[in-house]
Amino acid sequence: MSATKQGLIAALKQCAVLMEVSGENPFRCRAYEQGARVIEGLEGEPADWIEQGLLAKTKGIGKGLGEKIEEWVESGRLEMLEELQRKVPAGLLEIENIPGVGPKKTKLLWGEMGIDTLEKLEAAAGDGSLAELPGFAKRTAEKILAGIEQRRRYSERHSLELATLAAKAILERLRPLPRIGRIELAGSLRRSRETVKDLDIVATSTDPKPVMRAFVETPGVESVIAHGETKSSILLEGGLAVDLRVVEADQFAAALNYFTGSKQHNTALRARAKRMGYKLNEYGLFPDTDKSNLKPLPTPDEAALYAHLGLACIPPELREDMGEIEAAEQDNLPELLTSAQMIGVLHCHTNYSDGRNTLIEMATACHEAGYKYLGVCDHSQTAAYAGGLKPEDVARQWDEIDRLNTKFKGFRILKGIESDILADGSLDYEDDLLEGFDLVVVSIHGGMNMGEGEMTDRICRALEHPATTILGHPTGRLLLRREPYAVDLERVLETAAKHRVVVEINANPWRLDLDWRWIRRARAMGCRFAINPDAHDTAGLKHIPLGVGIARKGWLGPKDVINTKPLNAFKSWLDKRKTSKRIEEAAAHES
DNA sequence: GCCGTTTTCGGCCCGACTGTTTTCAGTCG
Repeated sequence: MSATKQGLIAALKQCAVLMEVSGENPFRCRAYEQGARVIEGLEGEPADWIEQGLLAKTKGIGKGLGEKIEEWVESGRLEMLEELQRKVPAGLLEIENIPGVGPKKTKLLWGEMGIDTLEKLEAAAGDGSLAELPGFAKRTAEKILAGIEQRRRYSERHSLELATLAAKAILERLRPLPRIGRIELAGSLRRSRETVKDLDIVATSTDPKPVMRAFVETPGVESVIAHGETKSSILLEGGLAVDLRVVEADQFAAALNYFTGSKQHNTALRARAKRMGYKLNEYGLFPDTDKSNLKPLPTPDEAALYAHLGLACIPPELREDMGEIEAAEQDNLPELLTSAQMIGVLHCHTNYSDGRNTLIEMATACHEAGYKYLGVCDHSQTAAYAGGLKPEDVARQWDEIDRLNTKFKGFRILKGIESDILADGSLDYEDDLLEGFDLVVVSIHGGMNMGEGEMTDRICRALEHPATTILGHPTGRLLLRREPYAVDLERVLETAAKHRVVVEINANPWRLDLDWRWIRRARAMGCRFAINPDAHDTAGLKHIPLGVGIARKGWLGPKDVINTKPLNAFKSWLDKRKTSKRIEEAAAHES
């Protein structure tokens, strides 16, 4: 992602928050927020949009935002943002971020008491002086102190590793309760977002009180944020918040839909409902036109709800207001990949390099989980920190693979490697050795601080190598821990498509890389994908469904993903690919 | 600031919970 577009998005988002805090018209703030989101989904660079006259046709970008974008392209600055920054102290953004404190309270704290940093707020909440403000009493001060403490201790979002485990535990605790009917996970986890802020659970019960009590008494609860008849919230140790909503049985589909979101999808859905003469909320779809008739339309499930709105049922992963409603309207939703369609496991490590299990343990685990092949891809020799394989280790591993393959029935181990992409873009072994692998994943593991141009050249050169099969974790990000390295993904994906290099969707919950927002774009460019666990032990195989979720979020079907191929088809696909690469190479040499 | 086959002005999703209040504003999702 280029700095220009990203910078613009960040600038607009910051405008929105600063305007909110300074008491600007909330709808104007929202327009900025919305505008930032809209351009996030636009392809190419801001300069191109202007040149192509794209902005005038883009919903959500009007005259005002269009001018801001032009200003950004021409000068790289936004006068308005700089003015807001002069006017509004940076600390107010942190204050506004504290749970229970919104723009109004922030403005009051600043205007009445001159509080513009977390430290000042903490002091005022501690010594009781906050009580002078209207609407601020003892509980508010306590909540603020707890909120500051929590923000210090925990980051805002959580990995899917933690979130999926917590969700499973809570559902298993509540599901067997006597008066509970249906209970489902909603929220961003149901939509397969790559990280989550909190968990949302929706249930039906004829007697919500004991359900709520069991919920707030869940083991591992650090505090109870709210405890009501229909809604309760808890904070788990580790900082993950969980909301539970209990609704009537006939409200379940509407509530599940509402709490699954996304917010943007909901907003669009409600606007559509309104246009059709309905009112949509978490309790149902109501015929708004007749005020005396308040019975909701029957919605036994989400499909029925969407059907009333003239839409095919939209899978949760697609509900991001990124074209799914239009597709559902035209009955043009994609046929999405499922976990059951994953047949082969690629890119796994063993104790030949930095994995924790042996080759046979990894292969057995794959076999027992129902997969038909394992492409083992240990680290290459330069990755000394990870015990990368010297050529003699490769030979040793190949021997073992050959031996094991005579013993498995209906399962095969393929000879792969995860080759470091060296600083100059070359791969980590001599070509003769590389030729011998069934598949070669190429990845960046060091030298991540290169400039964007150099890094992009480096990766593209590796993609041009005839032995390269798959580009591993294309941006190198570690979610919530490390930003992606600087790289022009557009050019990388173009190069991958041109050389028929498969793009990895790394299923490790800290990576989930390629990012789902890029997947549709990459597919349109002609890329194909592999969903790989990058497992370093047998437990890591459980991450494959997370990668499938990300692929679904990127609108991918089984045909887009190479490891949905049965073993023989996959083998012949690899062989054909190798042969044609050889022919291409020979032709290139001759000319 | 955006938008329009009811509209170029006047809307902009909507409801629960909390804390502070005697009827509601702010926050959150």
